[in-house]
Amino acid sequence: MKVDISMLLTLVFQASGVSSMGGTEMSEQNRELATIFEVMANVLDIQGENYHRVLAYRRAADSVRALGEPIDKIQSEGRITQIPGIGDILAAKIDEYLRTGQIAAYQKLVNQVPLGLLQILEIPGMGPRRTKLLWETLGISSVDEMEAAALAGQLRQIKGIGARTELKLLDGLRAWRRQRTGRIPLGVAWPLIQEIKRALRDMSGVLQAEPAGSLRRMRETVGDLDLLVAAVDSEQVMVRFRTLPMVDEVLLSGPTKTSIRTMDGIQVDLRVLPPERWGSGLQYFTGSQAHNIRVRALAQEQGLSLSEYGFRRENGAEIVCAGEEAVYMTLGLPWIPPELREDHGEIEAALEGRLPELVKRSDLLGDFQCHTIRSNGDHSLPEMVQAARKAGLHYVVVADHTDGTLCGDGMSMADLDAFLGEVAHLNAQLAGEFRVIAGAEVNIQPDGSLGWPDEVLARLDFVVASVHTDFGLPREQMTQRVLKALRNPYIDMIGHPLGRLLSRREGIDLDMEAVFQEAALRGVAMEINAWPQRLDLNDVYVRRAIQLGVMLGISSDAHDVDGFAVLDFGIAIARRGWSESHHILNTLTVNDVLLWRQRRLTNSRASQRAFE
DNA sequence: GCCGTTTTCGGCCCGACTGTTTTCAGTCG
Repeated sequence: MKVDISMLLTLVFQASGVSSMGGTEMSEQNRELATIFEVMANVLDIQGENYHRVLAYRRAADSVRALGEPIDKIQSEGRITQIPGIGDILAAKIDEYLRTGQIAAYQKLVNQVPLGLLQILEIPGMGPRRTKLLWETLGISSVDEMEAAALAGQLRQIKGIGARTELKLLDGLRAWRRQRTGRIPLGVAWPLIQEIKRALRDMSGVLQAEPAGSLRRMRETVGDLDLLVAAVDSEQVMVRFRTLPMVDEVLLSGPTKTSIRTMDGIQVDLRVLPPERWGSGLQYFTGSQAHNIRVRALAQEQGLSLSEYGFRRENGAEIVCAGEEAVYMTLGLPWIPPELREDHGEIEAALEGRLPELVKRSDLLGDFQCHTIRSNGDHSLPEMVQAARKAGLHYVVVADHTDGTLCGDGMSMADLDAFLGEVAHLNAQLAGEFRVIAGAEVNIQPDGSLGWPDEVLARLDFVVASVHTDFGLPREQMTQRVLKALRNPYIDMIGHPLGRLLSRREGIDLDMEAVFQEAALRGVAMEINAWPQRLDLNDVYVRRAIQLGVMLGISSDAHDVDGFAVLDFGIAIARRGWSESHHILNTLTVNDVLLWRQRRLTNSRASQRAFE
């Protein structure tokens, strides 16, 4: 039987929430290939294959998923084996995939086990051993069959599973069904962990409390929440944690670790560390797993073993790390920012002393997109300006939707005089302290033309162009649409270029490589929209944009006075994409931003004249 | 299956928690 890859992708995405995890991928081929390797890893795991071989496939999947450029482009340039974790054998499989659209070894593997086992493997409490046992001894090959067997008390026939485990697996199965819709967006996870952190931090004897795991690395979505606490009396902290008001169920609880599930079905893991070992614990639990494996290998090269409790020499002597810096310093490395810890080149960069100086929130002087009651915002222009000042900004682009964008009523061209007058009036009042930039967010029509004519756009000081309709255009047409908008000299930035809404809407189908090249050529910025449901561009594209010399701008897309707080998430995505301050347009002063724009306008007029 | 300035073979991170165990396997992160 030939397994239809798209069907399998659907199955696996549903099972793992992968589609909302990585967001829009660099290309359909990258995504499909990553999933193929992931599936191969899981099948091999179930079959009891050598674990390191399994890991090799997982690592390859992760590498391909994180690529900043289309895999066929890398292939055509002969750089496949330069991808971390891709050796000769996997390179041949990639080649086979790109030539024929399939991989024989993959077909063979998926024919060896029922695909339902891949879903069973996703259930909390089920690993490869048990999945295999269920299949071999009870013939269970789907989640539904497993549930029926558990309800009938048949799972306990299996060696190593008793009545308690059977109940736990049933719980896990139900949690899996609830959660299969996807992972938790950063915008949900972050406030929740802060709330829990505050509740524990207040306790006497608690010295530190910080998020760890993918949350500290600021991934756009997280599977569960990790919180780390340094305290002398761990039991006291565990008791408080288990009895927090949002706790629905305690999953497990020991002296160093407790896991709970909240009323919303979110799992939160708390670990308590002795204060003197805070650094090694924080480093360890921040991950990622791939990063830690590399760090541990470095330790081993130096005759050290590293765990969450610190280093141990071969003679048993300990090196205890109270701070995270000490962990990296022991290995001869500078401290690596959590956002980079994905084993996507940060270890090599650290070894060679070329870690990026990542952009910080305090570097941001302005914001390129906020909305007022002129379109679909909740507050007036003066109120939004006041809020932007309170957020520590020095300038803000007020970029209401233009009419006809389906986002509220929109600002009409007839409103423009009144808008420009209000901006001028505010700027006169604020002279020297703050600058309001008169802008607009104009729609990119399906044919690539813009919602307003050029002579109207020319009256504005900053124009964001975004796709708000006709999200389903085919790739070629969608790409031409955005490219045409990019060639309009009055466009300063493409807003939320992927057009996705996390776990609600897939991104538009766009040849981002072509778009970036055009943006770099024209000197148009690409937006990092910080709104938590967007985070658009995402980290992978940010890194690629930087490689191609594209200027980036971070926007809050604030629709109310509280909306500027999300700039933190925009900064997080920029940092995950290895952005330094000079890659980010709004680290410039307002005058330099206007100069940047003026230069592009002058250049485009000059080239226009040359063309004529 | 990957990888290499101790290398082309033999390593590949490591500990907590649980449940079912009479000493440990499986899962998890």
